[in-house]
Order: sequence, then C-alpha cells, then structure tokens
Amino acid sequence: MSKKNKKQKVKPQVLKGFRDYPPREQIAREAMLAKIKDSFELMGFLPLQTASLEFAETLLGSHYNEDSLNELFGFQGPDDVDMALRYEFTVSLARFVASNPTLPLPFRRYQYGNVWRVDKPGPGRYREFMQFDVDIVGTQNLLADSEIISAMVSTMDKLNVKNYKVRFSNRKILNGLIEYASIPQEKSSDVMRVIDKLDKQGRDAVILELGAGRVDVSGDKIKGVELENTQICKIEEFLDIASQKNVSGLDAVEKLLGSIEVSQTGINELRSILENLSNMNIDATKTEIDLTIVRGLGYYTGPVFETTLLDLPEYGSVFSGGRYDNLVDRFLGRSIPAVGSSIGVDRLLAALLALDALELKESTSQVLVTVMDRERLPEYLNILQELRNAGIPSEIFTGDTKNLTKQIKYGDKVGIPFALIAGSDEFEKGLLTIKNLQAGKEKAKETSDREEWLKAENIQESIEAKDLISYIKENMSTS
RNA sequence: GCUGAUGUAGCUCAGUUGGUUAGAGCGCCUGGUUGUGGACCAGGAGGUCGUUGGUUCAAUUCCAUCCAUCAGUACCA
Repeated sequence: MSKKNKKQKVKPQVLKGFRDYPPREQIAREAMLAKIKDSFELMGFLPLQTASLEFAETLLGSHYNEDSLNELFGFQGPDDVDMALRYEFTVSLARFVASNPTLPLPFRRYQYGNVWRVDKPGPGRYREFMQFDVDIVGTQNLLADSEIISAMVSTMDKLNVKNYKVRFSNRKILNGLIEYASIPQEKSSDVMRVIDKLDKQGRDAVILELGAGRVDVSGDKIKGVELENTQICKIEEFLDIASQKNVSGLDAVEKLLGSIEVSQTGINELRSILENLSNMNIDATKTEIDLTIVRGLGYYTGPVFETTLLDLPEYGSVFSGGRYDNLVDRFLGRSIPAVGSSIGVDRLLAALLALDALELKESTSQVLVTVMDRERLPEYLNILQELRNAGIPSEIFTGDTKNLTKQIKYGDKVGIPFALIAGSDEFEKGLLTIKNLQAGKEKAKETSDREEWLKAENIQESIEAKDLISYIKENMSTS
C-alpha cells in the first residue's frame, strides 16, 4: 500500500453533536419508543408525521432574528428555496392544523422523530436528537392540560422510571410578578430567564444576576439585569414563598399576588388542574406545583410542565411542555389554543443508561446455527427455517470460515444466547447439540480453569432433533 | 459567544531538559484448537506525535497561529 493511497483514506468521523446508536443502544431506544407509543395510544392520541424540512419562513415566523437563524440548520436548497431542518414539531403541527380546516378539533396527536439544532453538545445533548411530542390542539379547556400531565405521569411509569417528579406551574403567575415588582416590559424576559436558573445556579446567583451580575467559577463575567433593590426584594419575597411546593405555596402566592388579575387567573387554573388530577387518581407523589418554573419565553402562555429525574437532576428536564395559545396565529391570523409536552428521547435514554436502569439486549437472535460441514448445508437451512417458523429469532453463520471456533466466537461476541452445533456425529443419531453461550459466559466469571469451564453443566447438551423447538422455548430468557 | 484546560496507536495514557528505529496497557488480527467461546500462551498489524508557519545544523519536543475536544458559562424559539 503506497503512501498516496493512505492519504486518500476518508477519516471515519461524525459531525459535531451527531452520533451513531450501536445495536445495543438502539434496541433499548426502540423498546422505549414502543412503550411511549403504547402509552399515548391508550389515551387516544393519533400518530402524525410531518416533513423534516420546512420553508425557513415556516420555522422562523415572527421569531425571525439573527439568533434563531444561527440555531438552525438552514440552507438554500433546490430551486433556490430557503429551507431548514425542523428544530421541533410544534410549528409543523401548527402548519398542519392551519392547512387542514376540516380536521376535527380538539386534535389529539403524537409525533416522534429527529429534530436538529445547532447547539453546543453536552451530556445527553446533541445536534440531532429525537423528540416525542404529545399535544392537544384546539381547546382552552384545562382538562386538556390535565390530560397532558396525566400522559406525562403514565408514560414515565410505563417506561419504568422510578424516581421522577412532574413539576408544573403557570406562566400567568410570573407575568403578574413582573407587574407586582414594577418591572418594565423590556426587562421582563431577562428577569424570567434569570429566575429560570434557580434550579441550576441557586438562589444567591439569581439575586446577583438580577442586580449587578456575577463572575462564574471559570472567571467569566455574567452581566446582570440591573434591577433596583426594591424590585429585587419583591422578587425575593416571591421566591421565598415559591419554595413551598403545592397547595400551601399556592395559597401563600395568592396572598402576595392575588390582587393582580393575571396571577389570580393563573392560580385558579392551577387549582382546577389539581382537582382534575385528583379526580383522575394520578399519584400525587409523582406531581408537584413549582412556581419557579419558567421555560420558553415568548412561547408558553399558561401552564408549563417539566419532568426531572430525582437521581440525575443535572440532566435537566426530560419531558416538558406547556400551553401555547398563539402559535397557529402565524398561519391563520387567528389563534388556535394548544397544549402539549415533549420527551427528549435521547436525553432520557442517556440518563437511563447512566442510571443503569435499562436491560441491554445484545442481540436480536436467540439461536446461531453453525455451519460445521458444508455438505450438510441443506439440513442447517431446514433447521434455521424450522426455528424461524416457530417464532424463534435465529440466524445461520453467514461468514466465510468453516472453523467452528470462529463461528462460536462470533456468537459469543454478538451476544446470541444459543449456538446449534451439528455434524455427522449428531445427524447419524438424530441429535442436535445446543451450546448455551450465555450460561458459559456466566460460568467463565467463576472459574479461570479451562478444564473446569469446559466440563461445566448446562453449557452444552445433545437433544433429540424433534425436541429442538420446545427445548429452545423452555430455555429462552423471557425478556 | 465568553473563560480555562487538553490534543502522542482504535481506546486510556506514558515519554522526549530539541538528536538516528516514539513506548505501555486494553482492544484488534493470526496461530496454539479447521468438533467448541472466556482465561492462558506465542506471534503480528496499527502512529505524517492535531494543522500551518517560525526559530534551529536538527522540532513530536520551543514559539506563534488556526483547528478540534473537554469543563464551566451564555443562548436555547
């Protein structure tokens, strides 16, 4: 091989923030998707799939500015059309609803797929990632909000996540706080953005940022919102109260902000949702009112939801959303109210992997049919088909070697539980040899002595050929 | 974007006070064993020492630059 040839090699690299899912992860990922789908369909949500590429104008709408433009994968496509990869599903949902006027409302739909954002990658955070959305479009009824929260709880349960909390609040309460603290409109989103950091940065940092700003651990300066002390005091007053969760916090906030109409509305709405959840018999330990939740600015208009894993809070929210009553405006000029929530599938997957909370299957095959004697290929293929017809996932060794060692090594490496071995010894007696690779793997942990390992029980036995299917079915792991 | 750190084999890392053939462990490949996995034993492949430029008789080593990665932070519709 010449040096020139070497230079022509293409480096096997993936783009920043993109990744592959090796089979063991993808198997777990698809199992997750199936559970989520089941959970939503049980609640009568309908599947919808929309285009991955949209007109840039569709995606950006009124949010069109330099910043949002930098955040998405946009480009000029064929026919000189400005287009971009979707960064979420909600806009596409709004477009779909707007262009299907006969759609029966309320429209309950779920959608999953990849979305793309030019973000800085971090743990559980990628530039291409999967979201799984559930929304109800076309109703202001708080029953819809309650249904979404209910879906969040039942889906987390269905996914067998143990230690989580669905927290929710109402943006209207914070809108009232802005008024209460006499904060001018142009500073309101800055203030909310800072309050949103409460969880991650803590109360002291928030207070500093509301005022003069602070310096972070790396020495980077973070500029403050420059509020006056009286304003900050009023926000502190609220934060103290909001640290009490649930009904007691709600009562206390009502005393503080009840005179402000928008806050009172928000409080009433939360009370109504609480009542619905209670009538739905949603486990009260799984949900919690947390009045410090902010979420997307200029987007959510009412209740907002978040789901945190109590064992891995640093992964942030894995399932979140809220009510957005203005989104369809962009297409219709009139508003259609909507509420929904979205699972960050890959973030949740990464978190569950980090918690070691997923069973990882290595292979989809249960049986590897080895090819020891090529003369016998017709028999092997018959056995293979017999297994598959019985519903047992199986494969035949399709590699080039007839070396049995290598075939079994292959089965071991890819994690196939059983290897079927048969040569003239077996065929003459009507037998088949089944080697339990999984049992062997277990045994290998106990002994380092080869002789002992080879002699171990349950690792290999010869059975009557006619008993093959029942033997495998009995010994298959059920997972 | 900002602040800081780090780039040497597929992975984790050692090393060179500037000097000829740059090392280890793990992984990978081959054989021991074409009728049997792990462990073990023997052998082997694999590196323009991140890029470009500068200093020097000589740079993987020193300097500059860019790029990439990691951490924190900002932004996140």
